[in-house]
Amino acid sequence: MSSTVDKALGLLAYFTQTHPELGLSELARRAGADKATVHRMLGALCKHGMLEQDSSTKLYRLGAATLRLARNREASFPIAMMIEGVLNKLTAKTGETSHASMIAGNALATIGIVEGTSAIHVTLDAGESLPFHATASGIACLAFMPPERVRLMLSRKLASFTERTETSAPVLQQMIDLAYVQRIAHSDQSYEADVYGIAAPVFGSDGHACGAIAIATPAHRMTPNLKQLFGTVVRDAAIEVTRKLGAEPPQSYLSRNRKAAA
Amino acid sequence: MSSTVDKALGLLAYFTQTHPELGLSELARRAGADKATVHRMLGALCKHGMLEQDSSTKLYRLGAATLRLARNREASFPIAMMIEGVLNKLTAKTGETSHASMIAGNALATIGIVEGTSAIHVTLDAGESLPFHATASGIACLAFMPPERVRLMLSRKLASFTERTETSAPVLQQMIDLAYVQRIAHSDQSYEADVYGIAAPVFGSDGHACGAIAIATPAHRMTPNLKQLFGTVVRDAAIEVTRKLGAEPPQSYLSRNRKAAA
DNA sequence: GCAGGCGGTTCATTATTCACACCTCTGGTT
DNA sequence: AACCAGAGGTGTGAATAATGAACCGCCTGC
Repeated sequence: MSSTVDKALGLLAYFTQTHPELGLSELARRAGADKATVHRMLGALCKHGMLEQDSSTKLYRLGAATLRLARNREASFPIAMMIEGVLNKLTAKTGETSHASMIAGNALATIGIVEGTSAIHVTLDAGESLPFHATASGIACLAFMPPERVRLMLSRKLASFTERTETSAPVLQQMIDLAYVQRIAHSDQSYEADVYGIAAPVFGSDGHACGAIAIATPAHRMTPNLKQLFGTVVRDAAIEVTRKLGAEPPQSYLSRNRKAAA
Repeated sequence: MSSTVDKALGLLAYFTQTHPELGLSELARRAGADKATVHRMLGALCKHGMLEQDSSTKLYRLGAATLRLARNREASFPIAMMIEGVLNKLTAKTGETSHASMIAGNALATIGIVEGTSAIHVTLDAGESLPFHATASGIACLAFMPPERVRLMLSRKLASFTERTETSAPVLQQMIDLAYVQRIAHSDQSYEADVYGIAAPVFGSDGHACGAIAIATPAHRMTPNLKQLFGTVVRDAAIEVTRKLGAEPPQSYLSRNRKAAA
């Protein structure tokens, strides 16, 4: 069920923007594992530069190898930089924070954020791992992923983040079905309070979702009109990204799109 | 000696710019491990998004989590972007390819490259993991690292990359000592043929080297004058980076520096 | 000086990984 | 068409590596 490698990699998820440095005991506590175990894992992670240890405070933080790997990936499959441009346009159009993420295992990895220009706008954690079931981006992806993967995702224990987080698999399936029809997913404060999300899927060359483009707005600001408008803008941005990746949205997606002109 | 986590992370090193996608069998062959073992490790790596698998070719490549982790690290400890500026200046001054790397476990992680402007200049692999003993950057780091770590490094089996790679620990120790005195390390085609490297250490807040700035030039172009000139320029760039990181080169380094003025 | 936190280590128990075999599928050759 | 070679992936006893409680030395704040 959970290999050692699995647990070790899981440790990396605890290093967030808000907690960039962690100690051995704290990490062990969070991971629910023994100190000795965690210590050995941390040793391995440090050895490969995924983490590094401050020699004075003894705290661990993400290491230089993470930069190397990202550079490496960008060199072979440039995405982040291209995305940046699309997000900039998106934020310019809407004034709201825009945001791109890609499927990374069993979660979404944020790969780009452009902060909104309004005086009040959503601020997102740069390197957070987002849950599928509680975010608009996640639902948008699930709506265009192979059904068996969706079933697998929904069969897990679904964490609750706010009072409004939906954790019932059947209800989520309905939301996914709706997102499939609308080609847009919405989330109303299901991950963070006061944040409303609107997301559209980005497709890979296999015709399935490989990520999502999203707009995050203060929930109180949303109106039906805005939802409609932002939905269209986000959808267009996602289609643009898909094409720039060298892929093409599936017919079932495009045929319903009245603005299909290149 | 080598934990499972260790081996699994080692797999990531095989994904280079020249080989961005690898299959199961090939990875198993390179890692010298069994297919079943590698398959399980790949599964774990995929689960966390460190790798992803092309659904049609079944090949593996670096995943989106690498981007997330790098973003995360940059958000907490911004280095890459600052480095970029310094490297640009360095290349503008010299016309040659400049390059920054950080200690990442038992190797150096490339975190920045700016290609030279000369018609003929060195081109480096973006995300390669560099060996300490065969690169100028590595020697520069070793010269200002805790002696016991140096001993540990040199006690390993040292790979040979070109006919001129030095693999004898005592000789390397001499080169390290020389680099300590000169505050600059040179490498003459010890890692790649026809490439001459000049590197200076970047210091962390603990007073030890945490990385290096380097210039890579075509070997045939080097002259004693250029070596002298480039050495000074690289050293100044490295000191600048050290200070921008909020650290300070140790007295033993600066006191020998005639251009110590801020 | 003592209690409680920390990072780190040790060692017998135990669960995991390992290596080899095998299966299926694809793609090229005869 | 038959065939073979290599691909990715999956089971199974034997061996190895992970585990976790106790423990150590260190530091900070009572």
